[in-house]
Amino acid sequence: MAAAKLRVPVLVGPTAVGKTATALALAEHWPLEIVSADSRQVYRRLDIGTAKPTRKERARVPHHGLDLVDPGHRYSAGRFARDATGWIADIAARGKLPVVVGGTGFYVRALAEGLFQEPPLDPERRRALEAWLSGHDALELVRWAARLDPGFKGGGRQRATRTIEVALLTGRPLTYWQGAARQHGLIEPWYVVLTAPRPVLHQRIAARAEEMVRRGLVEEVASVLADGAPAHGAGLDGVGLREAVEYLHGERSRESVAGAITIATRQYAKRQETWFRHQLPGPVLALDSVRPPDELASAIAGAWAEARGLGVP
RNA sequence: GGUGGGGUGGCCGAGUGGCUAAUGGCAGCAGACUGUAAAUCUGCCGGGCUCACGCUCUACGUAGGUUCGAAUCCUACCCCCACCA
Repeated sequence: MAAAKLRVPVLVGPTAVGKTATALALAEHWPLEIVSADSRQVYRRLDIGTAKPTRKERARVPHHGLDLVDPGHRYSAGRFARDATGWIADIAARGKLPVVVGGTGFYVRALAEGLFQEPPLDPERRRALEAWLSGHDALELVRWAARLDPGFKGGGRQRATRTIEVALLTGRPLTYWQGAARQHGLIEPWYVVLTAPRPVLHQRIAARAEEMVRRGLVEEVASVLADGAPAHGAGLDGVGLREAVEYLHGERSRESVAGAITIATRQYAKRQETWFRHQLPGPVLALDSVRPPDELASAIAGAWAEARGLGVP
């Protein structure tokens, strides 16, 4: 697929803004399949806590990118880019329209713009190194990272760890690889950003948090923990899930769970908005999701037809 | 009714004469972002003018007082909490 990149609608927006509903409404216009770009919905069994589309919704429109790994196992933006590229090619080959839908801006970027060719990192050594690093405090790691990679742009434990790993396991700094082994995007994204006035979004978030708890979020998390998933490992470290874990560990009251989730989700939604505002290359179609989903879908379908007619690259 | 403790910026909570618009935390706002990204990290955060330095106004329950100077000391009053009645 070297020649012409496939132009693909990419629907993004903060959590709870109504992406799923809009995408489903869009399916009334086009024969489409959804490629979910969501770093938490890749986890099996975390259905309530990640606000996964329901069985019915998934039956109506095929979804890709859900239930890929078990809690505790790592997924990644790079893997998503590879996987999604495959799904998209496959969907297109079947004559349907792939539509990327998701709130994980970094995943979308990895797919649309490419990351860099990551040199092989020996899993064994990496695990050992990580175990060793986890015993040091973040400040120290940041200092090491800066020493090992002059281009280290700062950050906390997570980014410092990554920087140190790459430097030690490959012999070259992370920023070297990032500059020298750049990849290119594999699709031509056509961005649609769903927005909502902050008060509206906050209200939806609060309602959804309550709903999650009512539908059994805590029990869902308890069951995953009971099966041995690490409480602070990949998957359970997300908004909503983390709060449930805290309750199950006796670190917060049951009544405080929904409220804590609401706040954390609000903050997450804000970060997402910042990302979409600054990190997404325009031109972008922005729609206020206060409008009903079918109306949004019509607007998107119309703009898409126009964009194609004009032969936008 | 009595005794003791307390009333601080949106909330919690330090501060006990000047260095205090007032430590911290939370919430909020803004920003960063190349394989853990729902993560990780940064800045701002009483109001007004200012890009900024800065200037200015209003603030530590209320009203007075002491002092060159008070959130901090004194007096009265209001309210809250605990215990005793």
